[in-house]
Amino acid sequence: MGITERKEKQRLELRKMILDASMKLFVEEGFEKVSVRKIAEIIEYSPTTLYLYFKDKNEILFELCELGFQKMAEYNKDLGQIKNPLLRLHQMGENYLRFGMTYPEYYDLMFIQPAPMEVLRRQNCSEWNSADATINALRELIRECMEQGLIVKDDVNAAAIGVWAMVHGLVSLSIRNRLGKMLDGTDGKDETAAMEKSLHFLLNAIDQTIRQSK
Amino acid sequence: MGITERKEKQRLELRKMILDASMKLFVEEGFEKVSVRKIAEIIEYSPTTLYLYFKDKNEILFELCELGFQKMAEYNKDLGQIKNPLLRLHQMGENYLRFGMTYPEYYDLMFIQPAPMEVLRRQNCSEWNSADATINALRELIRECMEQGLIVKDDVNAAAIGVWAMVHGLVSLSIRNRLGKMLDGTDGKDETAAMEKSLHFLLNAIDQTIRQSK
DNA sequence: TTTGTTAATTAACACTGTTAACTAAATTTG
DNA sequence: CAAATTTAGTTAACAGTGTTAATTAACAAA
Repeated sequence: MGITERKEKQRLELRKMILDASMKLFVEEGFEKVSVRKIAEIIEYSPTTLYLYFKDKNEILFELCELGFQKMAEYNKDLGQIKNPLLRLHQMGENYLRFGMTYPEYYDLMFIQPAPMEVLRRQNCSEWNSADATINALRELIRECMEQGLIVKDDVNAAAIGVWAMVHGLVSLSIRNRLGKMLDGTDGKDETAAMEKSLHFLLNAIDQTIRQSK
Repeated sequence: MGITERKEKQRLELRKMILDASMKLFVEEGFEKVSVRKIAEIIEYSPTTLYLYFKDKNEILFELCELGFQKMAEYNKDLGQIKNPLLRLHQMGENYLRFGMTYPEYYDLMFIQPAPMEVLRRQNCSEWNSADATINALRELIRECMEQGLIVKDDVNAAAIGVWAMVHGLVSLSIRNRLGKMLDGTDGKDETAAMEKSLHFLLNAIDQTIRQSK
């Protein structure tokens, strides 16, 4: 009896339609313009239908967020080819900045908006694969750098949080327009370049190899 | 003819009432709960009256934001007593973290929410005294540190942005609940302590005196 | 006292997320 | 096959949101 299967398939199809419509709105009009009614209009269903497929709007945004993490993972796809962990850390940082500046809306959802966390909080609570994977990658990289004596040896977790906070700080200040005034003196146009400068200043600071060579 | 003066006084009085009511809502119920109608209810005026005193809601939020900067300045009041610029930098960083964690709502408005920037953008545009003062203080402190050879000499602006981004990253990740998972291993309770650890890890990294002594 | 100005209000618009009640179709059961 | 039941989707409504235009009430100037 493949009838329940077919129903399940249809169900997943509509679910996907909702997410596709949400993403379309999201990338074309921005986070703020995504509304239940507009999504419904695109897929030509009643607004309340969405609530048969998602508990609330947050759950839809959460799924978009997951897509964001996928996109981000793509940025780091070729990272394994860089053998030197320290160079890899630099590249990872640059990738992070570039991802954030290229997809500010996704970045917003992933690391700034409260919505996705609301979903997590009431679910099985404390596991978020896509996000955890990203952070763990950084943590392990930091550990590797420390073990090889490439950066200052210290608490791995504290260092990882610090480095993450730094790049997140750069991106979030920039996409929330707090960095413009700061860069009036320099060029004022290419914020990303200025951000990379700050990134490398701080990464060079934890660089143990530079430290020794001086 | 003191009648126009009296009118002006009354005008400022009601303006202050609006701001006071806004702040009351803001600190007691949080940013998201601040609405034009709720403010109006508190001061017992019609919601539309607010539009005779402020162009829109953003302008009210902007004023609250200014209050936030005042509050933050208080945190750094006694900073001048610390003679060593490097120690001062450490203290300034700690103050920043503590302010953000103590007044997350204010911090949100000052450095995360788009609202205040909307106001600035259409005004005379590019000057924001309260914010500029805060950042300039950091920049000058960094310059002082570099001149005295206490931290790695490099582009002052890039370094200032980097340090700011770092502390902002810590606070904004924390108040947007992105740091919880990261700290499951450690204690999970006192986030501020973990953040200070990361702060000092990175500040020690740019510390030229440690560098030399090793 | 009449005119003109200004402060404040009411009513309305165009939205938002979300729930309860209802209809119509599809599926299972007798 | 017809009746009962489950399911999918809709309509109507609630309780909000920011904001504007039209209108009233109060006050100062002529």
